[in-house]
Amino acid sequence: MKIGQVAREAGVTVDTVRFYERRGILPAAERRPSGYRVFNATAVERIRMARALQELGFTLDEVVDALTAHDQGGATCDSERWRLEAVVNRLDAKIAELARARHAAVRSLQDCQAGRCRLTNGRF
Amino acid sequence: MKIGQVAREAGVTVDTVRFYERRGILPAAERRPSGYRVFNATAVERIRMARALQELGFTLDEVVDALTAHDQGGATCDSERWRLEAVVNRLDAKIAELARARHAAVRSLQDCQAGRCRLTNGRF
DNA sequence: GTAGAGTCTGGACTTAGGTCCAGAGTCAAG
DNA sequence: CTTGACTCTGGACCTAAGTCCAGACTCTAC
Repeated sequence: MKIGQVAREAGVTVDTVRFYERRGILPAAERRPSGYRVFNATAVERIRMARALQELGFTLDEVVDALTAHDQGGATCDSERWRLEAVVNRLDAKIAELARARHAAVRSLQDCQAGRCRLTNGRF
Repeated sequence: MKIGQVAREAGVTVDTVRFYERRGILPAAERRPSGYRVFNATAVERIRMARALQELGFTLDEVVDALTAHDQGGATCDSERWRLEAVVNRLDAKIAELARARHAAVRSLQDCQAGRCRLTNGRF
């Protein structure tokens, strides 16, 4: 299996596959004598896992950690819970931050609708 | 007033003041013969406005637009409402995206607590 | 054997909003 | 008049997760 097919099956670009290899998400691929990378189906599976974790909010570094722990049999339910909790906490913090901004923006918008725009009236 | 004092009064770094000048948030400052920038209190005020808008979720480009419109007297309540609505919509989209990730992560966490970790059990 | 598609490498580029640096010059207090 | 704090410029660097590129090479089907 060449890189193009892996990319198609995993739903990413060939650039991303090479990038994942460099970042340690995929092991360094075997090579043909020509230098072409050779993959098997587990590579596709691994990319899909990585994408799934990223969609949960994992950073690439966290994905690497999680997959490495998994590979080495060191991924217990406990350690996985830890990782997930860290991600949820980060998401909560970011959501709270955006929600604060949103509330402030909506307040300004209400002022605006009441004819008391902040910027227009120089009230800063 | 030199740049350091402006920065202190506005609560930013001198680097940021220079950056804001380059980005068009501040007009190009007057200069002493030595090349030192000369500011007056309106520069501090302008930086404070910019920071306030950024805290509402405005990008720097949007801050520039808003301040420019304000300068030219083209900032009506209508145009300000428009800008604010765009910001709120963007915040909503981003919050929704993070909330989706959060829900998925929490679901995984619940599986974990029920002893059915996804990654640990290779279910991807 | 040739055309066209695929792959290789290394490095530059992207977004956003700054931050940091060196090396040179300037200002103000004592 | 010296000293220490300040300012100047231009450009490099930061994060994150890729994306894009040129120029060279390889593979496959016909």
